[in-house]
Formats: sequence, C-alpha cells, structure tokens
Amino acid sequence: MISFDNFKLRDGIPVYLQILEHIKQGIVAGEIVNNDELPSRRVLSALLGLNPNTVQKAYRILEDEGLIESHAGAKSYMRLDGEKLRRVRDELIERVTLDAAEAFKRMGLTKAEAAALLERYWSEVEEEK
Amino acid sequence: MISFDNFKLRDGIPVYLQILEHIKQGIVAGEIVNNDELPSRRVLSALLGLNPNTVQKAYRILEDEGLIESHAGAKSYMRLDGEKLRRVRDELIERVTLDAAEAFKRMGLTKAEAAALLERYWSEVEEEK
Amino acid sequence: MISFDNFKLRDGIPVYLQILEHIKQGIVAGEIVNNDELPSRRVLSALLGLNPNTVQKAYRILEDEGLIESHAGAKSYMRLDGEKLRRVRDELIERVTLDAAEAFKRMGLTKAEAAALLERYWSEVEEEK
Amino acid sequence: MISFDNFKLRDGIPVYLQILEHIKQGIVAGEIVNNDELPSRRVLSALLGLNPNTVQKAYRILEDEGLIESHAGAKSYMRLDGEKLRRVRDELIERVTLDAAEAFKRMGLTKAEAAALLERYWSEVEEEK
DNA sequence: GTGGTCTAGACCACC
DNA sequence: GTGGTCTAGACCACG
Repeated sequence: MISFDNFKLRDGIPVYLQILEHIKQGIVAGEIVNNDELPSRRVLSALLGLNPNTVQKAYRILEDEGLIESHAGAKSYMRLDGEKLRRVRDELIERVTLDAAEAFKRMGLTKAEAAALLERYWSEVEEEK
Repeated sequence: MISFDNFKLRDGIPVYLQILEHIKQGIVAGEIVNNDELPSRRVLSALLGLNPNTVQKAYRILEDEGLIESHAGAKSYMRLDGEKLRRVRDELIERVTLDAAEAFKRMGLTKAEAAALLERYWSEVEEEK
Repeated sequence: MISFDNFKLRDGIPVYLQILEHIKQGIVAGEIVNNDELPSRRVLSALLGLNPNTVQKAYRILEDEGLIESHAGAKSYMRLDGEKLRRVRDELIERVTLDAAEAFKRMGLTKAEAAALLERYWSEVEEEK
Repeated sequence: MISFDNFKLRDGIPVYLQILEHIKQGIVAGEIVNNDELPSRRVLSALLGLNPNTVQKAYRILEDEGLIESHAGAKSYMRLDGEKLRRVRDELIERVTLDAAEAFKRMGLTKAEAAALLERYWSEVEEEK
C-alpha cells in the first residue's frame, strides 16, 4: 500500500497537484512499484484531512495519464511499465532541475555556486517526521 | 529602470507572485539596486499583457515588505539597504535550494547525484528569449 | 435456456440495464419465447463475471414488469403473452429508433442521409464474437 | 454564443456527458463554429438548473480534448480546425450509427427494415420546443 | 466498502 | 464577472 506518511501540505499550490507530485516522486524513488494498491479515495481523504473530491481529482488525472487503473467497486492499482516509469522520471527530474537552475541563474549564481549551495543545504531538509 | 525583458509567464503559479519573484531575483542578482525606478503599473501591465490590478497587487506587497516606495502620482523607487538586501537574498536562496533539495531527496537521489544533475542541466536553461 | 453468448459489456452504461436490454432484444428477436428458462442468478453472474447483486437487480426489474416469474428455490421462467410481447417490442423499437433519429437530426443530417448511413454501417457491426 | 435552447436532460446518463454530447452534436451540425463563445460555467449551470461543477466537468473535458480554450478571468471559446472537426464528426456519427445498427440487428431486423423504421419515425422526433 | 456523479456553496486569481 | 480549486455531503452502481 502506497504510503503518505511523509506527506506535508504546502499552501499556494493546489492540493491535488501535491498529491500527484507525491505519488510521482514515490514512483521515481522506487518506493511505488507496479501493481501497488492505492488507498481508497475515502481513506486517503480522511488521512490527509481533505475532501474526497480533491483526492478523486488527483486519482482521475493519474488514470488519464495511464499510471493507475480503477474500476467501480474495486480498489485502485498502479499500472507502471518501463516506458511510463521512464516518462515520469524524466519529466519530474527535468522540471525540478530546470526550475532550480533557472532560479539560481537568474540570481546571478554560477554553476559551481549553485551546486555548492545545494550540497550545503542538503542535510537541512526536514527529515522524515 | 528595472527590466522585464527576460520575464516569461509560467502557468500554474499566480502571476503576482511571479512578478514578485522576478524583482527579488533581480535584487539578489545585483541587477536591481537602491533607488532604481520601477515601471508604472500601467506601463508594466501593458508590457506584460496583464491586468493592472495584478501588477498593483505585486507592487503593494513589495511596498508592504518595505522594498519599494511609491506615492500617488509619482514614480516608484526601490528602497534597499544592506539589511533588506540580505534578507531578500537569504529568503530566496534558502527557499529555492531547500525546495530543490527536498524534491531530489524525495526522488531518492543522493547529494552528489543531485548536484551533478544541476550542473548537467545548467546550460540547458533557456537563455534570453 | 436463454443465451448470453453474444453479450458484450459496454462501459458507461449500468450493467443491470445492459442485461435487461439484452433480454428484451432477445424477446423482440424471437429468440426468447414464453416459458423459456432463465439461467440462475449465480450461474449468470459467474458466466458474465459480475456480482450476483447486479444480476439480481436486473431479474427483479423483469419480474416487476411481469416478464419473468421466479420463486425462491426454483428456476425462473419467461412469462410472455401477445400483449407483453407487443409492449416490449414497441417500447424497444421506438426508443432505439427515436434516439437515433434525434441524434442524426441534431447533427444536421437529412432523413435520407441517416438511412444511408445506417445501411452503410450495417455490415460493420461486430459479428458474433 | 452557443445555444442550449433545445437541450433536454435525460436521466440514466451522466449529465456532464449530455452536455458534451450536445456541444459535439452542435459542432457536427455546423451550428457551432471556431471561435464561438461558450456560456460561462455559472450562466450555463443556472440556465440548465445544474451545479456549476457539473458544467465545469464537461468544459474541462472539452478543454482536455482541445476543443475549447479557457483562461482564468476570461471567457471560453471554441477552438476548432479541420482535423478536430473531422475527428468529432467521425466519432459521433460512427458511435450513433453503430449503436443503432447493433440494436436493430440484435432485434432481428433486416437492413431494409431498420432503414425504413428510421425514416418512418423521422418526423416524430420532438421538434424544437 | 469502493469508484463515480452530483448538488450546494465558498474562496481565490484574474479581467 | 470568469475560470479554477476546495469543502461538505448525498446518492448510485458495483463487489
């Protein structure tokens, strides 16, 4: 079962996007694999203190993207293969990296300075709660 | 006069925040310095194809944060000193770096891998449009 | 025994309605006649890979409409007479025809064009699976 | 402005699908053309006695399919070109025709009988209210 | 219990 | 006023 233990809501970003992001990051991290069972909409919404429809929106998009499969009355499961996995991974990494690079560049930092900053702050990231 | 030449709208993020971000990044980059003149709300909104209210919102926040000074009927100017500059710089760098570090960690990358990725993608950032 | 050999599930339409439709179409086609035996709920649900409740719902409606007769512990049988047969036939034909005519009209086709289309696609209907 | 004058709700079919169908039929009929303005979510939902979210769902799907374009704060417009028009037309006609043909066949009618039925019922379709 | 649709109504970002 | 997100909660189809 996919875990949402370390999921923290940030504000300013649509919640359904944060759910999508969390799942996609889990896929890239290898924590989420093919055929994994997803928590039901009701359970997850209760767990995160959200409305079921918000979770439903995230799940619907995942299904539109072919990453999960769900049928009325049945649980929902991850549907991953090499191609999808690669696609998710590439998109996610590219977006995160380019966003950061762009911001650093815009602030006038050099490549080396940016990389140093990233390494310096690495250990300050809030660890698992 | 503060430049918005390289300003590109991204969707999904409130436009007024993008304006704020652009100006703060310019401050950190040293392109924007104390007493610089800001384009008028009307001019900037026309330039960026935005609603004047959206620009107004960004300017109001900058004023609330003490970074600019504006008076009715007069031009607006940057009001920066060492302390404000440091504050803006630290906040911006910390946010960008921590966000990226958190995302990379969540994806299961090591510190070295993340830094390498950042350097690898560095030159791919779209240059001046 | 009533056959479900050519029964294909379509999605988007409630399954119990599809079962009802299948039986009524069989009645109109003359394949299903008075006193025919129906498969038991359990057998049919197993055959179609459905939940017994879904089949039960379809059977209950058929019984409400007086088209079948069933008693606890006994097999179910079709109960058709001239009047019921005519009613089912007229309802079904009218609904199918009017639905199609309405859709064709709404799309701006003429009567002749619609009839031609119907004849043209006639042979493309998937034959017995 | 796209009209919903002749729109009648049918039950048993999800409302958002009926809205989609109505618009697509209008496209095929040539009543709806490129750059046509759509009624706002609020206006249409009030007009049809629906919840705004139901209309929003239909509009979202249309946007996903590339048939309309909408931006926050701005009205929504049809975005059609030859390719999309052909796609919508082909899908709609094929579905309606095949559904009808399949039902008629299943009821044991011949191609000629079905076409005759369609022509006979043609004028009975409820005319514009 | 699970997925899907729908209503009622609020708040935000934007024009 | 317009599009987009979200909460609260109901009902249906299905297993």
